[in-house]
Amino acid sequence: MERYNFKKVEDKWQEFWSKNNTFLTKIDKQKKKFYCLEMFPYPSGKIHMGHVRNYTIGDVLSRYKTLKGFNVLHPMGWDAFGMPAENAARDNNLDPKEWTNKNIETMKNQLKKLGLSIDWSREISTCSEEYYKHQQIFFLELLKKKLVYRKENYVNWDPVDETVLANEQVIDGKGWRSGAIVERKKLNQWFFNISKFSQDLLDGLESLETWPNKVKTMQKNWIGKSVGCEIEFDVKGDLPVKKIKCFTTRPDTLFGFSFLALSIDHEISKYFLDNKAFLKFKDECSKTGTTEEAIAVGEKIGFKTNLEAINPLNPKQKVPVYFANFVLMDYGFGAVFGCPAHDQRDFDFAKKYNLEIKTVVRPFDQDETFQVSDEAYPGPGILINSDFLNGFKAPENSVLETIKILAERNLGQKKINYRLKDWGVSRQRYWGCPIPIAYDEDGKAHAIPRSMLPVKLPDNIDLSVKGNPLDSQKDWKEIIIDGKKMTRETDTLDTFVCSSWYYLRFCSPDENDYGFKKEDIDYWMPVDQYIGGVEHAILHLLYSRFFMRALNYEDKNFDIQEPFQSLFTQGMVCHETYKDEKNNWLSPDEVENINGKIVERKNKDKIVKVGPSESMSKSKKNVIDPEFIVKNYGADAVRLFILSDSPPEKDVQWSEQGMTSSYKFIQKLWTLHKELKNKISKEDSQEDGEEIEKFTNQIIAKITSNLEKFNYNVIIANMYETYNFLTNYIKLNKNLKNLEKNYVKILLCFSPVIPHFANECLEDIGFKDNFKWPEFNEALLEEEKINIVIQINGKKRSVLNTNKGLEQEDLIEITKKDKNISKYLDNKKINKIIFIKNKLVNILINE
RNA sequence: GGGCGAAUGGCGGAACUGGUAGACGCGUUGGACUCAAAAUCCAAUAGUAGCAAUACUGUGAGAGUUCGAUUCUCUCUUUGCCCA
Repeated sequence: MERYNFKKVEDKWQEFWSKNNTFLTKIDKQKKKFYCLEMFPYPSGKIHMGHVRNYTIGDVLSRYKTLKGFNVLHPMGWDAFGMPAENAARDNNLDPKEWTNKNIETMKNQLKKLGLSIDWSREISTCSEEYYKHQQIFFLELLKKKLVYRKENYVNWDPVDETVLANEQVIDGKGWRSGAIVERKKLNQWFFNISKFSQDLLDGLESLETWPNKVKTMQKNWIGKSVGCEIEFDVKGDLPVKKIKCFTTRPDTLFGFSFLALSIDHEISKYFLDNKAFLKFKDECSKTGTTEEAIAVGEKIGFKTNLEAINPLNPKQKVPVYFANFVLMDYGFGAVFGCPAHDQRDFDFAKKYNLEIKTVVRPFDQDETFQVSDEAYPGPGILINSDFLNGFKAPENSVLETIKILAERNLGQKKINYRLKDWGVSRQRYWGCPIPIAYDEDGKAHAIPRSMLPVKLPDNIDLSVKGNPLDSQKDWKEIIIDGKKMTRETDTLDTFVCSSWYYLRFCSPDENDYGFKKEDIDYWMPVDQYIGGVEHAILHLLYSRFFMRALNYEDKNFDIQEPFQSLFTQGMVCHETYKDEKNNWLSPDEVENINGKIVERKNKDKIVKVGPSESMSKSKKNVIDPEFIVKNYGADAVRLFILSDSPPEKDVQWSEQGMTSSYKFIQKLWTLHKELKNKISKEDSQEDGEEIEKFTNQIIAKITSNLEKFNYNVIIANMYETYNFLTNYIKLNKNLKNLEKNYVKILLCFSPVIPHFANECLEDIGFKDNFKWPEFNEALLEEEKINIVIQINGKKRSVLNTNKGLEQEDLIEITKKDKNISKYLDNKKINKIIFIKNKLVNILINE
């Protein structure tokens, strides 16, 4: 028997699809559209198993929807700007563009080998001028709409490399490359005014019914709406400052007020700029990181001013005013009132500077003598020691009551605050989209005129310089606009900007004058199914949602506002980790399993320490190279395995055995196919083929419903079930009527998962195209003979195989004759019978 | 510390709307083929007792609702992710 030659078959079909432009998509208003999008990859060099999983899931869906008769858009592109290219280029003395394009070529070939149904004519790459020129136009449009602005902001500064670091490049407060202690530094940067849309982005979540709740919650928390109060404190002291404005979510704890803390960037700091002690303190503050976590963990320090703030609810009380490192200018007004008893940061601060700690909330299970001692009590309870506020339930009643009182007395007012900050998009990097701005001699920013766009990235750049390489490109930097000498903006845009609108570009990849065409957007958008990793649950998705709103702001570019109708987040691909005796990581091909013992392949006496299964990563060496796997087992087998072992939204364990068994399964299917083909030619119309009709109908129903619900692992089980059925069926039956007709349907059901194999088999029995997803007959799903569960006192005692539709009396008759049941019923009184038609009988008796 | 999820055989995992727990795969065991091995095929496989029919136990722990709970409610334990 000829073995299944996956190499030959897969090459053949990939070539067929490519030659026939099978996956080319055009607008067709007669058909319903389906836009299936997977998060596009960063061209790091090679695809990894995570890509294989992500794109297999999307491909199964696309192929299914196509068979269902939808006009499917399934594009692919490259998130091609970003730091790795710049680093790799610098380390190996290469050009980032060449490095990136080479990687794209490699990865594209690898993806093609997976047999993905992608319309490659729509391929885009964010680092191409064709793409980023539109982005520059968007930037200027947003600038015009005042959704882009420039302001000073803190960055993580590496003083050795003289460069700005992203948060993830700061490890334990040190630069990832230089190891230098990272400082806070102020730079002028461009911002997108995403916070303007806070409420809208929050409201929009409601309409995203098919997004995972987890993701919606994460976005909700990230936006962080809080209802609080704006309070103006009267201030006394030797400075011309009369009032300081604060935002607080807990105005009800005002009677526990013991200090007022300001950000070092608060406007009052201008009076201290010649105060040496203050400058030293400011310097000290710059050593704490900028993240919320760094601030929470770091030591709280303060600088005392001579000012005193007056408690608006208790004018006799005066408290000191400090500058403090844990107050951020971004939050509220850069000023908070300190209530040490009920906020841990305030508590730490008060302990350090010996400030009063007055308890004003008691937990429900404590009495009025309750005192905060070792740590703050931020929880709910009853207000105490708070004069006219005593007895209110905190926080739900007390907060609103306090706001009401403050408002009546004109001391404060209700205010809604969002945690979401504006999106800083400036990156001090070469390999990104240039910001189309130039500065005149006074430092005033000007948009580069449309006629001078795009601003192209200069080639042949020296990446070995410290800081931003664009900064040292004099001939590029200097520019004349309307006869005036200007200097270009040398920062480039955050790569998240590129990925915030790529889904729009896929709709109009060839449109030259603008980023997209309204007609295309109106037809294709929104994305019907977006698939990707949960790690992008917050930023990428939020930025994309913002970008749609920003493009639509003031002018109406399209009628929708949410880009991704439905979202699916797939789990990671994991593998066991291995370490040798010196705790060095070992890769899976460096170890061997000998009779259950894991040893080093090179030195079989050495036992390998097996660690937990973790997401595949180069640093832990637990990666499996998809290219190698595809070469050895074929794309269909890999697709089958990557879907088989776990539900797609959960992590999956890579296993060699699992992979092999998927490979074997395809071989077995091929053997079965040859036998079936043989039988089909001898089909005997005299026989009846009811059994196979029924089975096929059931399995189509199962696979269809599992496809709709993303239960892809169960589909694989359904495929095995089908195999088992067919094997037995042809072994036991000579009844071969209807065999071909049903086998074709079965192959079509298999085709989204193992497309090369299915097409080969279909062709082999004479079917080449015009495929449609097989329908199933709802009526045929109903069995005439069914199993009815018989319970005695709720315990299963027997199962009766009977005709459908029997009523209670008939069933009881049959039941009483059943040996298993009758022994329970002898001499017992039946108290009650629970009867559910076609399902179960539960007889309740006295024990 | 807060938010959200998860927990089912030796393992990965099925189970419609509360109604036969363990589909399907892996592994293991036994058998066939073979000089032998691999591959392949067949059979068994939650635990306990039993030759068997069957009985009892069993979906992280404990309670509750119900004729009936893997499924619903509460408390707890462990664990994962996100935010801090």
